[in-house]
Amino acid sequence: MADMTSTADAPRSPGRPRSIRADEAIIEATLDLLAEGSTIEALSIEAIATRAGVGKATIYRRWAGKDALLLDALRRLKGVMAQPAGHSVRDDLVLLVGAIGKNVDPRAAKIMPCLVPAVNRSADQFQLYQNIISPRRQLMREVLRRGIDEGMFRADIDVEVTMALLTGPMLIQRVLQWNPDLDEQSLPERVVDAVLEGIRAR
Amino acid sequence: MADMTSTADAPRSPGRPRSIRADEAIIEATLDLLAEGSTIEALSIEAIATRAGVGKATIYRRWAGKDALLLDALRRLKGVMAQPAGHSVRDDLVLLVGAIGKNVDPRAAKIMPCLVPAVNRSADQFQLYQNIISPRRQLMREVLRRGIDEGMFRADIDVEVTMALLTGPMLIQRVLQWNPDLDEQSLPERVVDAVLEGIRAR
DNA sequence: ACGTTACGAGTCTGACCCGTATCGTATTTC
DNA sequence: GAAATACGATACGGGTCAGACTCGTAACGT
Repeated sequence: MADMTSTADAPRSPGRPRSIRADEAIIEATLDLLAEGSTIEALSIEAIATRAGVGKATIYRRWAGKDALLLDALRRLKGVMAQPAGHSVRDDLVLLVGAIGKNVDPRAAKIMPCLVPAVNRSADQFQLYQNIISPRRQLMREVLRRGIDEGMFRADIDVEVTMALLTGPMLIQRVLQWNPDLDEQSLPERVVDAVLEGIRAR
Repeated sequence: MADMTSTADAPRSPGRPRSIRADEAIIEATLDLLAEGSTIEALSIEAIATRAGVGKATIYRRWAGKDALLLDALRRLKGVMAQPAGHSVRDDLVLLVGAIGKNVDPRAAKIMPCLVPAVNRSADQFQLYQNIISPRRQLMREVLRRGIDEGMFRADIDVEVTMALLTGPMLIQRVLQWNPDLDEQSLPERVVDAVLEGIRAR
């Protein structure tokens, strides 16, 4: 599904071609409505069509249903990954940690919490979620390994637990607003340094 | 609302008293349906009434609507807080961290993800959420302060950031299944020790 | 006994939505 | 120009649900 605009050796079917503007408008309307606070299942095809200035049939001509449309819309949302500079391991970690839950599209921040229930309900959506975050995890894993190789980190640390340690605080703060009094702006740096140094008196 | 069973100097109104069993059945049915995978807005009063073996009017007689009912039901769910023993600071932390996202009611684990979107949408629900977690945060705060007083932790650590460090990894793992390969059972201990020691080579 | 209130079950109206079909119109290829 | 396909708009049948209401019945006080 959603293999539209397969530009490969177009046999140029007759008739009026599909409007690219309609495609865009539908996706944008979907993301806008989600970002405005609609939950996934409160989101209706009719509302999307109205918002996009499009007939319902135009949507059903492109997608099989709400799920397929959402899948496409969210794919379009995920944005670009942060690219660590590679000079200082600590600075790279701060960059990666700061990028957690921060997408180029400002609507992403509003939409992410809505996906949490869906992720735990359907195996498909869980897989989609894992596909999005696992390359980011891989990136952080490589930076941590580099830190070990450079002798900055102890060789016996558990890399996976360390990643959870770096990621968890940012996620609960950005997605759940876990502690409203915590300053989000300086958090990445403070998290990284705390994980680096530990809290035990020496 | 929901000030039922105000046992204070009961003027004993005439007529048949409200059935306590109906109260229980309605709350239980609500929690059961949520735990079985129904999302909050897919949850209908009709379904709750049927499941509870109760007429719809019996529900509307007690609550103004779905929101009020949900608020009561979730309050009933929150369960008891873990009580640290107070001997070893490290063991207390492991206990508290292990208790994160782990309620006495097994339904809680299934229900929690569903609340994430709601929490960020309504100020009321956000307040309810904060009311539930803030005493637990306070408990952890006190243990950390005790660790500082005992000289186990450095005096200059940021207690709030440290709490986020301890809480975040458990929450993203238990609620989001952030990394399916991470062993959840041993995680509390490993998180606490990692935060204690840090990862920097010494 | 009698009034009062709650009970489970059911009905009814008005929303809202899905997914399909059908308008008349617009845009493309042959 | 003709055939084909898309377009926005709208109507349709089928479905779910909220809330208010109505039954006959059950449980309580006086």
